[in-house]
Amino acid sequence: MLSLSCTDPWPEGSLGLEEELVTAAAQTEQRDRVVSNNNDNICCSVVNLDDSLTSLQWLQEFSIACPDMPQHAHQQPHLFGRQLDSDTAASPLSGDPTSISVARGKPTATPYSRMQSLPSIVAHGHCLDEVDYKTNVHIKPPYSYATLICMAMQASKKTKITLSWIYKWITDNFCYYRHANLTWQNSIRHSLSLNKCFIKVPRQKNEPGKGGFWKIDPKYAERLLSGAYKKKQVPAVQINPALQNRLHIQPQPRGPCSHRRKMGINPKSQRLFREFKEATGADQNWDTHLGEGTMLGSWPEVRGRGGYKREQTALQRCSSPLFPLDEQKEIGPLKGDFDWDSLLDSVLSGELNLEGGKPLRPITKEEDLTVRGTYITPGDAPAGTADIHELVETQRSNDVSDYDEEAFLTRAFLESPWPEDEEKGRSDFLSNSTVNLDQLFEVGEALGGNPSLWIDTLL
DNA sequence: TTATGTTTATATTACG
DNA sequence: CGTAATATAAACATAA
Repeated sequence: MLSLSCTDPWPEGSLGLEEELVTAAAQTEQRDRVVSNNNDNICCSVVNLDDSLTSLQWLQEFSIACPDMPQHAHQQPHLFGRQLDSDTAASPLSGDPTSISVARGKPTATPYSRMQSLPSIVAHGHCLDEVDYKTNVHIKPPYSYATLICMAMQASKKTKITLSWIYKWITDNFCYYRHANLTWQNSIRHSLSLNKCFIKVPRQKNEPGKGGFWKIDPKYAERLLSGAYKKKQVPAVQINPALQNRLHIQPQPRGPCSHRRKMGINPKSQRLFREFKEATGADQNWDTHLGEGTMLGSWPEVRGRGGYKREQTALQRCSSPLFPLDEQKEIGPLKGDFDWDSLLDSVLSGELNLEGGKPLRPITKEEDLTVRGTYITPGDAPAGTADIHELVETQRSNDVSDYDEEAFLTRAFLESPWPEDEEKGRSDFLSNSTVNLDQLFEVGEALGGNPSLWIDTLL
């Protein structure tokens, strides 16, 4: 059966910054723009906290992006603002165990710590967690720019890095940004300047190179200790505009009505989920890792500013986690024999192993759930399957038929890894298929939100 | 000229 | 509705 590990090291092996930069410069036009600076000195200083103006939510979110980091920074305060003695900038590519969490070698949101505290719904959500942001060109990583900067800094193993290094790290680790237009770099610069978490360290007069260095204000880590910060919000699904034409996807306008068409969670589902959480006491054991990696995979979190971001993250977990990379290549997107229901069943039944060989635990009798008055009886074979089905039925019985299966489908379509050497083939397939998301939605709505019917109809 | 950095403006989304 | 956080765009300045 399928088995996915979230702890695999980066397969590319370790690359020094210089090597990385040379390689990167040869790979993409955008990387050609990256200016290397291999002589960045290391320094570390502590600055006073100023909590005005700018957000620090990314700090807490960073713990999501980097599950290896502690939930409570006070337990390992060195993780922020620590003095690092490595002269070799480390990215996740270098397999640094303290850097970004990886799944099959890519940065993903892979928190699993509390999975067992929640039943099959958790498993369902969890399995959808791992979007291969390293190779997926289409889906914008669910990390704020500040988070990305922070990740780059963390990965660099230095206390100060250059802007170009940040560019480099992001493009190396998030394929989306290799293909996106360069406005994101403007946003990065904007974030660095505006966000008080980032401190500019001027270059020494005798130091060659352009621009200064940037470091994290360690004082903001202290804010993290207090748990004062919530998660950020990002748009639900952001498809790489540079590739939308190839996908025959209408760009999502950033206008007053753009939110209406997003593949997010509709208010009904949000309300249902809120009630579900209340019914199950899911909040009692809540933490950011759980929220990112498990329950929210299929059930939208709606509390806090993180809700929106979590929606996106959740919805980015649809297809790629379900198959090893090689299988994904074989299967390809939306092949005719793709069986969504069986796939879902596999996940729900615990056959799909997602946690380093640790199979998903089926629901036990002791974990019966009552949701909106519907008693869910777990434990029947196939374990867990009936539970989620019943819950879904419960939803539908409560007029939530527009549950976010549409997002499930659409994202599954979009999220399969898209290595650059495969782009042509996939692009051709997509061009021939001419799958229009709006059309998909229309069909899906007409079919009452049943993904199997959607697929059957489309194929 | 280009990369870098600052600032302003606007839009979106969610929370209280 | 006000506020906060974030994203995006753009104008502008500065340094290499």
